[in-house]
Amino acid sequence: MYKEFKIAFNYKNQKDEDKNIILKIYNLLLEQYGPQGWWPVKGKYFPDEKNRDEENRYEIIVGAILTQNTAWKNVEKALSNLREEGLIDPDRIMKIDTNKLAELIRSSGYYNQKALRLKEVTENLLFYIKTGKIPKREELLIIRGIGPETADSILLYAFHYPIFVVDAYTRRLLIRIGLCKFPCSYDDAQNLFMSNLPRDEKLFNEYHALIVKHGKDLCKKNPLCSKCILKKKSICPK
DNA sequence: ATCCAGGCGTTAT
DNA sequence: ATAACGCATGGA
Repeated sequence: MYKEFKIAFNYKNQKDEDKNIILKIYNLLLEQYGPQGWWPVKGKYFPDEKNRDEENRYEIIVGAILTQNTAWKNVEKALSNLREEGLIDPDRIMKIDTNKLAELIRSSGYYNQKALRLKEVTENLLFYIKTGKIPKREELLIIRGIGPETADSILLYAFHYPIFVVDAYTRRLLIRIGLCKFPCSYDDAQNLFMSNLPRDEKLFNEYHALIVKHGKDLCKKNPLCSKCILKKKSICPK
């Protein structure tokens, strides 16, 4: 099942694969939820094929900023407003009045901050957005508005660079399973995945998306453990 | 009404 | 180093 998501694995036999708990969790989540199809770019407004990659890339970066500590549903509304105004375009974002921009992205929360940061990020990444050249992680981290999760999201989803994205769901999951002890720093969590998995962009993409799905549906603050496949397979002790 | 969502930066201990 | 706080909307 889902063979196309497993091609990166290089194990000679099932036994070796079973010893890798990180990989086991991935396969179980994939089995339970199916492929998630991230990043969910909605735009179909490309004037010509040449700009398609650039616009996709930029929409993902904008989404990564807007979704910080905010439900994706609220971000979609904001993105659709930007689309209607033809603002999934770095040059045009730089020109629009910040207050006007803030109003368009209101539904995504923290809209004054995010309008400001959207412009700063866009300005600083203009070259990378346009060329598709991959920025360095450290270079992203010094931009105001980009922390570790957003940096890695941009690298993975906008630039297809194989780095594992960690979020609140990921840490909560690792702590509950007992693979990482509280508070489970960003780097600790990231290392756990990256040292136990082949460095494969498609795998990291799907795995993070599956963890988010799992965190939303079952492994919530108040978890629904009775329905959880990780509990059933005795991977999670809760 | 209260709580939470695909965090981050600043300021206080 | 780590904790607490502000930023803010919309859905459950």
